[in-house]
Amino acid sequence: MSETSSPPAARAESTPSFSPLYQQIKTLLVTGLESGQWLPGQAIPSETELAARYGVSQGTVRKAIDEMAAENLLVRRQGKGTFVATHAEAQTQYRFLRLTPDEGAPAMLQRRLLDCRRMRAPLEVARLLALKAGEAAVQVRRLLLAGSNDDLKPVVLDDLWLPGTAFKGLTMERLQAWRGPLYRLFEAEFAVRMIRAEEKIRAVAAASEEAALLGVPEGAPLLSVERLSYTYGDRAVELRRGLYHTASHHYRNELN
Amino acid sequence: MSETSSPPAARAESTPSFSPLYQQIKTLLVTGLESGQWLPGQAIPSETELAARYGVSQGTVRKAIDEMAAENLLVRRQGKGTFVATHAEAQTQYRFLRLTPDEGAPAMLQRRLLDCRRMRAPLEVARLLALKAGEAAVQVRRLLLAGSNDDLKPVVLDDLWLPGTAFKGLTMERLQAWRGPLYRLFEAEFAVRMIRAEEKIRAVAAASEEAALLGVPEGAPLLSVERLSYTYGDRAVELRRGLYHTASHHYRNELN
DNA sequence: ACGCATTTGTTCGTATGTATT
DNA sequence: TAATACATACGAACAAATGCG
Repeated sequence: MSETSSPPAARAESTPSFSPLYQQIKTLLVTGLESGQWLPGQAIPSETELAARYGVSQGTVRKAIDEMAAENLLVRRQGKGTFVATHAEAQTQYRFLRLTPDEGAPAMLQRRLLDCRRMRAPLEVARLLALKAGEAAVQVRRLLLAGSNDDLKPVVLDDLWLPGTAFKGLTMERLQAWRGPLYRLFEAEFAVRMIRAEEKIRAVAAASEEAALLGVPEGAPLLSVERLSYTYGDRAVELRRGLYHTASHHYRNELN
Repeated sequence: MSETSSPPAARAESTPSFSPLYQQIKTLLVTGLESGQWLPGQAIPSETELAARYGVSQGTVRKAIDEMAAENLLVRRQGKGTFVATHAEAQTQYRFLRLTPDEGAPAMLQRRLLDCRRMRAPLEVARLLALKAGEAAVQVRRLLLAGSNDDLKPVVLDDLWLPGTAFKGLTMERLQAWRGPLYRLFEAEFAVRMIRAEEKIRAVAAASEEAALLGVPEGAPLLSVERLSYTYGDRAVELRRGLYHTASHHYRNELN
């Protein structure tokens, strides 16, 4: 029987409230995370307590938590509890950075801040971050460098744009003082947790300024990685454009 | 089925290290797939039947199948059954191809076969595919083109290497005659199903031959995508190197 | 058009195992 | 050792989707 494009059966779809119980529980839990009821790194109530609180069985709560754990919103630890995922842990240091050295183990990268300024969001940025025309944005530019301490070579040039209102206190000084991943700063100081991202990857030729900063000839091929990061509720809260020098590193991806 | 004196499941005691029942069931199912007991597109037995066959509860079988469905080994369809995943479906046409047009919906790509030859596997290929030195390999070269029928432009230049023994009958003629994705051919005619892949992505400058085939200037930046594809049992069975022209397309990735 | 059997999906309840404190 | 929390396993019942007669 071949598949002819038969029209989808007209379902009695009048009630969108036809959602499984565990999905409803999941929604409740997500809004709890969104509202800051449980903070990153903290434990949420036990399955049995949540079951009692919401008047469902423990297995139903379990299924809701299972899905959230699969989405990296929560982390389960047997015998200890279930915790709100955080960027403040070794395993999740660079959760979104797929750059890997061609040889050897992924090593720590050095950060070098180049710029941080407040400005009106450019049109394209405003569109992607769902900002109103002319609204404030913060732009950050920085380098990531690899190698031993006395032989550092730049591998990534990052440009970030963030919504001005949510990142009010973000200044050059604040960034200079910070030792650690940016997402950890955002989470700890600005209550913005990135949970998901989409990337568009291209090969481009290095412009003169970029080439100088990365130490490559003008026109050299670079990997352009445009990332849009989302927080709870699928709200885009960061636009990042990275230029990767892929001579001795590569972008690693796993397909399933 | 409520037998009063049904024999309790003879559990394999003293397994090297403890493994949950559902994991053992999963192993049994995977080996069933690997051995060709159930073929791509076919339905496996129902949960209740598997539960009876293996002497475990239906919920335990369910958990095993859940994990395999999450790994894209199986596909569940409510009311119909659980099916062995296949590349022969519209949804999974280009399951590993992340190339997306910058504007508009992902469109069908045209295939143009350039070459297919048998040869001794080059050293690097032999290493990655776990072949013995000097063993036979098949190399395929082809173009993927996008655009309307009277205005096709090349966007991908693919070079593939396959183990010679597993792909004995793969010839230029055979490929010419085939209309459809390669992975579907491999699955249907050579009983090799790709279930997972790893990619290393770089930006490179187009060499003269590649530039000519893709219709770009020599030295133009291209995306180099080196893919190693695996079948059941984590055996690498395909090495593919793609050069993507990313002027009006990009490589799309989702990070979780 | 209708109902029935089959299969997966959801929900509940209970008991036991394993890890942590 | 004991208490707590997540992990595994079983059993039962009903809902929803599908296909067939």
